[in-house]
Amino acid sequence: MLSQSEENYLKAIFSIELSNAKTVSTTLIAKNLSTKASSVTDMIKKLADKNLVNYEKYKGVKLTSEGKEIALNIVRSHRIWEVFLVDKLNYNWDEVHDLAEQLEHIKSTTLIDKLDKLLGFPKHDPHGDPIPDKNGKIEHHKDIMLSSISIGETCVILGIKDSSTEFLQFLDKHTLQINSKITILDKFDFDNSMTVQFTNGNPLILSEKVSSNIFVNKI
Amino acid sequence: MLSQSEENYLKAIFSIELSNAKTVSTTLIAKNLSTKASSVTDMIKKLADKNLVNYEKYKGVKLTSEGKEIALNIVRSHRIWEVFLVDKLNYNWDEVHDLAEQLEHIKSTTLIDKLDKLLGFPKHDPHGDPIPDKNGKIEHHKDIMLSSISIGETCVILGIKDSSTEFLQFLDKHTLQINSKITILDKFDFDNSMTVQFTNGNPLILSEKVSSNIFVNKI
DNA sequence: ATAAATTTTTAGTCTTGTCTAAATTTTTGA
DNA sequence: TCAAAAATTTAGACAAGACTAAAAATTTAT
Repeated sequence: MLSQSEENYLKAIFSIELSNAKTVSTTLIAKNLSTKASSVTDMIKKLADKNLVNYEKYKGVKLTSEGKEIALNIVRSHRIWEVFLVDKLNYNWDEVHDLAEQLEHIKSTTLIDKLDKLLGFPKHDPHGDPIPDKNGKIEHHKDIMLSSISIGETCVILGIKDSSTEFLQFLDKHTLQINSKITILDKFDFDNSMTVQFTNGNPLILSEKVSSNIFVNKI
Repeated sequence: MLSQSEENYLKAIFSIELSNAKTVSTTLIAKNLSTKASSVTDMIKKLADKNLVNYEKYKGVKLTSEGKEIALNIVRSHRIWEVFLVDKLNYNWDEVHDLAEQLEHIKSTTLIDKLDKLLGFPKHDPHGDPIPDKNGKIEHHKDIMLSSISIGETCVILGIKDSSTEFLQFLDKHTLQINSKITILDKFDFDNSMTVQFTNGNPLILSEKVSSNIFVNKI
């Protein structure tokens, strides 16, 4: 049975691997977990002993298939809990991260599948991130950002890259949600901002920082 | 913010206080938590420093009002989670204890009240134990045991004293549930067993061990 | 009432996960 | 290429929570 701390390390390594960093270094892991590189080194040795990561001194770290499976299960747990909190308990999408961060570590072989069923087998969490299935299969974003859409085109919001509370609240303020339909009215080379029109609203000016953090699908 | 361990100690002390033991000794706490008396002494000092218990060396321990409030909140959390697991996730009542034992420690100021609402503000957990309200008010069992009911009388199961998996499974096997109506057909002085009749079933012989672990209300 | 038994506390150790500071290795750039 | 900078690891320390063994206090029983 893994400790919460060990699980958090696996999750961090997993997310760094996904972000296409060349190597998963102790520094990157330390940054991700707000801890120190020396602490990371210690923990990595333990995970390597348990065959959850491959580790060679000074060369960074890589999840073994076993480690990846565990990481995917934690991600699945986290995202299913987030759906529960939003759909069943009426939390706002900007309030659920920290709670899910705790709930994801609850140990049970049946709980998550039962929750999954209760929720109707959701495919995405409230931020649009895909939920791995029982076997760890996970759909990958096509990585089209709103910032790359051309004037005149229309698209639909699939998800967001930066799930910080601040960004989520910004989106809320302007009633931008998953599945919102957006048409690009204009783009400005000056600051790479864009004017967009979305359902039942006034035109909105979005900065590059915003538009490059929103995943979309052209329609 | 209290650790899980600290919370478990408060819960254990609370439950011993309720069981009308004269004094809450380190040995009793150790037994309750499957740990050693010396570990209990250490922890009690910490809780006393935090003003959650009153402690005098060799004299046992007593929850302060602050400690009691926290203990009641944990009990509330535990029992509400149990209702959730049974009502929403279709767990059996003999499967939920260990999971609730984990879930009760999730830290949130809003979660339990939202769950409570989702569940329709239940008054009892799946074993018939009363759920404290937001203010820590808790209904107390009237402590009438099935074993004290006389021949010919009818009563209804309110709850059970011993919530061990074994006992719950025994009750399940014989379809004895909360709210089951029971009529006492006969009692035997020899071993204090009784024959009972309950809804849609054959007469059943219950040992004293069983009948003295079932809370009932006469009707 | 007092010796024996029991309970409780203390002292010292261990494990987990963290940290700082120092040492070592790798990378960078002149 | 090789010295400086950056990254990584090692060594030693600490806090939390637990344990064992021994000491001290309390309770029990003669």
